[in-house]
This record gives sequence, structure tokens and C-alpha cells, in this order.
Amino acid sequence: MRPPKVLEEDVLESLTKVFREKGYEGASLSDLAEATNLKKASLYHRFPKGKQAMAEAVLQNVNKWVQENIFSVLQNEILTPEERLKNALSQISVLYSAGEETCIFRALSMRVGLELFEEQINSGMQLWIINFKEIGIELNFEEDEALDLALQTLIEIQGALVVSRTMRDKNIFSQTLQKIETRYLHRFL
Amino acid sequence: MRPPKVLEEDVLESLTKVFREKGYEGASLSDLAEATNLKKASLYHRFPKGKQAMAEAVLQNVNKWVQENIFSVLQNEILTPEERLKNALSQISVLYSAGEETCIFRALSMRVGLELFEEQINSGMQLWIINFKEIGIELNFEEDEALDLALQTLIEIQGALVVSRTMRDKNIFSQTLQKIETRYLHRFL
DNA sequence: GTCTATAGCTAGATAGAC
DNA sequence: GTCTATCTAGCTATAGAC
Repeated sequence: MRPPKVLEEDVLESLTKVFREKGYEGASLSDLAEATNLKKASLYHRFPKGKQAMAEAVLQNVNKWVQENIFSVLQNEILTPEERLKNALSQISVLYSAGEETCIFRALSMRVGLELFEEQINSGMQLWIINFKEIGIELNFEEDEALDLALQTLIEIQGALVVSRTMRDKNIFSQTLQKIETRYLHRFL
Repeated sequence: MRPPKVLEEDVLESLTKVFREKGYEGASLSDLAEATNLKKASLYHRFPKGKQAMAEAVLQNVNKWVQENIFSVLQNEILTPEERLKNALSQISVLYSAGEETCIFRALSMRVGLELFEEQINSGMQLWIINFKEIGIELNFEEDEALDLALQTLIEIQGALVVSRTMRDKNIFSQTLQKIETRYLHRFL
């Protein structure tokens, strides 16, 4: 067992970057090899099932990051619900580099990607809804209000990422996060 | 001058469908030829500059449709501002097939597409902002409120398209359009 | 204007040396 | 575990007959 030239986690990070920027079909194995600093054959050694397995590993790794850095923060009973929400929103800003990077779900949700990764994308989105609904309930919203608010939160995050990218204005993203916080904490807008 | 086998407008419609579903890099010339019912060489006869020119023509054609069916409706002084807004929102639902089809800007806004079509995408988005700001002003919002509202409208439309697609629930899109209408007409939410 | 045929290249994937 | 070299299939694009 020879030691790896590049750590598994660094490989995943590089793969994630390429899939986010170029999408599933736009990301070529040459792109992926170059980004990871490995040759194509070495990438295949790590992922014998090929490109699809690389994208699946990326999705799994992002989901894990989100669970550890966002959902678990929302559920952390040591903090007040207000603090949890604020911390989670600031981690969301980290996840998307303040609006500069796209959502991996979106990047992989063109026709081919959606067919290949439907389950992971779908269940990943459901978790966002569940966790944001729960924090809404803890902030004293009614159950159906909390569900609407969670859905609205996802819509605004995704929309702000698209609009701030296509209009090349990342303030749009940070303003949207601020608006979400205000709505949860002050019940208006 | 031999008569064309397929009308120019039908070719554009088919090309649009493929680029929306698969994105720029995911759309192969084989896909495009099959969808238009033309052979690859015939497509090159119509678009001598190749695939990039096809996507540019698609963008131009969509922008024209939006101008004629959405922006001009918003500006139609024969109708009240309320009627104009309602009509425009219902045309938006047509544009996206009630949430089943994606936005062409989004489909072409991965790295490569955004580099190639930045100008058209950027100016297209600006027009949405301008037109929705104007209808807000006509509905008696202050100028800066109207701008915020226009931006929020774009964000929600784009976000609802992403979320309703990734969660496979197109009600999300129609509910969002309803919410936008309510906010413009009744000044809450 | 449309087609068949094909050029030249890059894609994803594999074999086998080290 | 990583590499060079290579396979086949698909890609964008073009030539030239009809």
C-alpha cells in the first residue's frame, strides 16, 4: 500500500470545484485530472466506476459538510434558536463563498445529471426543508407557516445564487441572506 | 434558392429546447440535428459559425419573445397596471411551461456558457429588472422599493424554477407566481 | 438547401510498466 | 498508487455530390 500523492479530501475538494463550475457534462476527465493534480489513470484508480462515481462522491461529501456545518448548527440545543439561525446562515455564506460559487445540486441538475443523481439531489433538498422548517417552529412559527418559510428560504437562496451570478453582483446574495434572517427573527418582509 | 425543409422559427424552437434541457456543453450537434430534423451539415449551412452561433440565435429569439410577450404587456398603456402585471405573470408561466422548463439564461450560465454569452445574458437580466421596476412604480411603490421588489421578483422566479425542478414539484413555481402577484397588488408578504 | 462521407480532435476509459 | 501509452466512441466541423 503506497501512500497517496494527494489526500482523498483534497481530491474531493478539487473535483467539487470543477463540477460546480462546469456541470456534469462540461467537466471533462482532463479537467478533473488537472484540478486534482493527478493523471487520468490515477483518478480511475481512485474511482474505478469513473466520472459518475466521482460526481456521486462529490455530492456525498457536500451533503456531509452541510450536515456537519449547517444542519447540526441548526439543531445545536446549547444555543438559542436565534443564535443557531445566525450561525447557520453564516455557514451558508461560506458554502457558496459569499455568492461566488454555485450550488452543486444546481450544477448537476441539467437533464443528464438529474437523471443520474436524482435520488441524492432530491433527498438533499428535502433535508434543507426539514431543517429550516424545524428552526421556524422553534422560533414560534405555526407548523404550516414554518413549512412555507422553509420553502421560501430555499427558493431565495437558489434564486439569489442564480441572479447574483448572471448579473455579476454578489451583493445580491448577501442581501438575500440578510433578508432571510430578518424574516425569521422579526416576522416581517 | 431551394425552399427550406424546416422553417427557421421551428429550427430555433427545437434548438432552444435542447439547450435548455442540456446546457451548452451538454448539447451535442447530434442532439441538435436530431431535434431539428436536419442533418448536421444542414445545420451548419444555416449557422456557418457553428454551435456558438446557434446558441446566440436562441438567446436572441428568446429575448425577442420576452420583449413581445412580457415586457410589451407590462408597458401596454391601454390596460391598468394591475391587469398588465397579471397578464405578464401568466405569460411568464407560459415561458417556463408552468415550471417544467428551465430558464435559458440559467442553462447557459455554467463557466463556458457564461464566458461566451455574458453580454446577452447580462443585458437580458437588466431588462427584466428595468421592466419590473417600472410596473412597481406604476403601482405606486417608491422608486427604491420598486427596485427591491423587481430584484426580489427575479430571485423568486429563478429560485422557484430551480427548487421546483430539483424537488420535482411544479406547484412550487405556480405558488411563487401567485405570491409575487399578491405582493405587487396588496403590498404585503 | 440537404445530404453522405469523413477529417481531425477530444471524450471517457483501460492496459500494463514501475 | 501513479504513470505513459493507447483504445474506441463521440465530438465539432468541413468537402463535395445532388
